Amino acid sequence: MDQVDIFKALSNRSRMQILSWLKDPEFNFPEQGGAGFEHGVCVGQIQRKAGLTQSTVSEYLSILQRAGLVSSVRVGQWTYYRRDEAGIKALLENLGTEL
Amino acid sequence: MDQVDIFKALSNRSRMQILSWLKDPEFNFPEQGGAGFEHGVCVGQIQRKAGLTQSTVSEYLSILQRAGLVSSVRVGQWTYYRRDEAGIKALLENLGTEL
DNA sequence: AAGGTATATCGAATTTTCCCGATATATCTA
DNA sequence: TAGATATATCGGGAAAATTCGATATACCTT
Repeated sequence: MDQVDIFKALSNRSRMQILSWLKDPEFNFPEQGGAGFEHGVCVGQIQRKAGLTQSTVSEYLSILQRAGLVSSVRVGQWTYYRRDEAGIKALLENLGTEL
Repeated sequence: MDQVDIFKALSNRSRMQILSWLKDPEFNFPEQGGAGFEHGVCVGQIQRKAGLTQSTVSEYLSILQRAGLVSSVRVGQWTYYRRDEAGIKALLENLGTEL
């Protein structure tokens, strides 16, 4: 994934919010409580919080994923997304030297 | 300047190149030699190297400037641009904590 | 003052992004 | 197997970004 495309992924308020919310899933997605947070947060929760349509959020999550900023796991009918901390760290280190 | 807008400024190959070229003006803009590099590199030099029109480069430089990534000085009929290392450092530190 | 050079701004055509609704796919449950 | 739920993908309209050529502005030289 190219640096420029990573910046494109980050060039959107909603996507930045999602990335930020995922730093503290327990706090930002209390509704999911019962299901636990081991795998991350499911799309529906993020969709409700973001106030965008399901299709938009699904697309945004896949943009973040292609940029290496989040990862996903399918568990039953749910897809859980979480931050890819290694990918984010790698990005920051890259920026530190290349920017 | 908002984080998202800074990412937008960086979401373009040409603007990223310009920012990168300005890390080593002597090497990347040898044509400017005679005039010296104390103030940075003038728009025309960047324009020729980027292979874009004058108006496009002028606009791109102002986008980078609004994002706090470069600064400019007018000297006679020339405007010299250089990296705003303080602004870039501030951005990196912000990212380190906020991203 | 007049003409030349460097940069900025304006207006527009094209491409890309944003975000939606509709539909497809996968899985779960009865 | 049929229906319900969760997510992904498709197609498109509106908005923003890209990039240009033309023009305006600023400054320098003679």
